[in-house]
Amino acid sequence: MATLKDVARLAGVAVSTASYALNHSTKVAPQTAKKVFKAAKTLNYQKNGIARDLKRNKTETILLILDNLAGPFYSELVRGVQDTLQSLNYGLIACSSMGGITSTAARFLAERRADGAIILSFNLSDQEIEQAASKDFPIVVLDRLAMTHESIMSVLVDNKSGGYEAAKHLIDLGHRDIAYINGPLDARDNLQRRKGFELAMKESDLEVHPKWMLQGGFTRQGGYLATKMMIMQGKLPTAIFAANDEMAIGAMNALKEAKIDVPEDVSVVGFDDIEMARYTSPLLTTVSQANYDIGSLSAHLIYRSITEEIAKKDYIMPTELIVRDSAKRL
Amino acid sequence: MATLKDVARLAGVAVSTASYALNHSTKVAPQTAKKVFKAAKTLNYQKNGIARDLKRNKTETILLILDNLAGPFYSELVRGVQDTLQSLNYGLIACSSMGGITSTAARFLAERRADGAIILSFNLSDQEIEQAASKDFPIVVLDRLAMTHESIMSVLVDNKSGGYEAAKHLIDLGHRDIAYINGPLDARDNLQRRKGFELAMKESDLEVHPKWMLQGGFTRQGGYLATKMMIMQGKLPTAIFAANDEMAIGAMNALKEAKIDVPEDVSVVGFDDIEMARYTSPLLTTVSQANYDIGSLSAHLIYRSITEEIAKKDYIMPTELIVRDSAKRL
DNA sequence: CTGTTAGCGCATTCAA
DNA sequence: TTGAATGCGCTAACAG
Repeated sequence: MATLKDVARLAGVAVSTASYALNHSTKVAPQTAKKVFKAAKTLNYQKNGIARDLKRNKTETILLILDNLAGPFYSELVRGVQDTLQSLNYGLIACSSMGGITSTAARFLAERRADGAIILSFNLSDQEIEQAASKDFPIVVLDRLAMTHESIMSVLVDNKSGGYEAAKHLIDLGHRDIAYINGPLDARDNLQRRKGFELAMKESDLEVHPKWMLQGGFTRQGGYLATKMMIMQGKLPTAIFAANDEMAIGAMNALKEAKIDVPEDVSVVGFDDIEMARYTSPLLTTVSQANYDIGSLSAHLIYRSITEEIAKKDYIMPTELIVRDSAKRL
Repeated sequence: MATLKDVARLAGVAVSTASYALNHSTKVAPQTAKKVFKAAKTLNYQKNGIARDLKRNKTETILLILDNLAGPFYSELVRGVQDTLQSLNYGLIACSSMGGITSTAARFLAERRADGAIILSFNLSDQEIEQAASKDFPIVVLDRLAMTHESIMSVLVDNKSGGYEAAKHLIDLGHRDIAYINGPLDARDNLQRRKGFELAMKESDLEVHPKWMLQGGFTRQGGYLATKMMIMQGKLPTAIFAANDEMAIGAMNALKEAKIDVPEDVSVVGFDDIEMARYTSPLLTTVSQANYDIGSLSAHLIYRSITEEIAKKDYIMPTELIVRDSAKRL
């Protein structure tokens, strides 16, 4: 690998001059610059980014930490981060926190191989995150309880209000018997959504029947099985609220298989507004969380924290009920 | 940020001693080591990974380049890479090549911010890739024509043979009228799969009817529409071979909607063996490409290229027909 | 076992 | 406008 020194030597100039030239500094004479560029080309010179980073003490790239690079994750969110950083001329690298302390994420975090991080991961402890954060290494955590650290900002979705809206919608449509399909019971988003659901029910003096409080683990298969089980047990609710769209789709499949029409016989509402929700039949009524915006906001927050002094602030993003065809008036 | 020097000073030892201690070198006395660790702890010292990389001239991380971090990509493949590198104690970072020359991928490639790369991306030119490759920066390209460069290895799927097997399966089941749903016409994998399909047809002296040569763009929606159109035109084939599972699922949906039973009335075969293929009803017969293995192999290849001298070699991975329930004897 | 020292490749200050 | 020299933070060879 040719280094700057080699280029300088071949061009017959000093290293500094070569550096200036290659960085398009105006203070080097066009003549000289040309010589340098020619030398660089013949040597096939590529600047060593690592050395540059060390010297400049910044990398101009942001780290995105996910539980698992192999998904599933919210692709819209990643897209928001990606687009935004690109427009800001910052790089984005993603890595997984799988493997805990030995994971690439932990390493990159501890060793500061980026200028900041966006964390959408649950297998990293608050402590590890706090350890890494500092004024010149800001962190944005997503879907995680806010932290008090000065350099850690949090943006999360108003899951509770989303759950509330979805339930309210069903209640307003005249439904009284509503089943809820849970995601993993230790998932914060599931719990929050359920809280919203329960609040709406309570406000209307409606009971949540224990046998209609199902488990679906956030997977399509889980929603399918939970619904199937409910069907086999006989008495059905008039509506099902699944804590995410995948489970809602599973539920619809189970219903369809049992010749139970959606929404004629049973209404179904999901949560997330995944792409697929626009392709199911009937089209899925669901709650949308502006994931793209969340990603974009996070990227902006990180960027601003790096480039200017901004006051720490946490954000709660609103949700929106998307009324389609899978829930109808009773 | 405290540096090694600070730690050394506080501990009252030389920088080198501090370095040795923190790297668990055996040649430092337990006493001294303890002092160093204490100093490090009180200063909240974190080693600067960039400085370390520069000095050691290696990063122990591999770069995975994707067209778009926000998917879609083969998650099994990524999982294979991820697991393998983790077991080899190498880090993995992923980045996108979107944005061409200004993309993070291009930057990281040119500036050698990793020890090697696995490229699963089509918006990077052969030239850019060749530019970056070298003996100490090996590259594995996936699903891309092999390149002659000494340090670029290629692993690709035997799409043609997979297409052949799928078609052969349908023919062996007695089907004569078989439709083919294409992916994007400029996608190499689609073309190869089609070639295999056409070969099988030809071998059995069967015609590929032009009106049964459909376009589905590799999306579920595309498969759905193509099939819908075919249904509306009247005469149906007895079998449909979709160039990927997404389209096959779309096709099954269209068929189902039109009350055409799969596989009673029409057989359907897909390609990829995505997870969903195990949840459709009927279960989807398809062609599996061992994506996990491909990822794992790629990671091993990169690793070995870095750690030992290995001869360049290109790999073609076999496919396997997975017979499930969506295709039956005519 | 510990300390001194010399770079890794680059950006940048200071002097010419 | 150019060059010489310094140092980013770390590792490792070498000397003691």
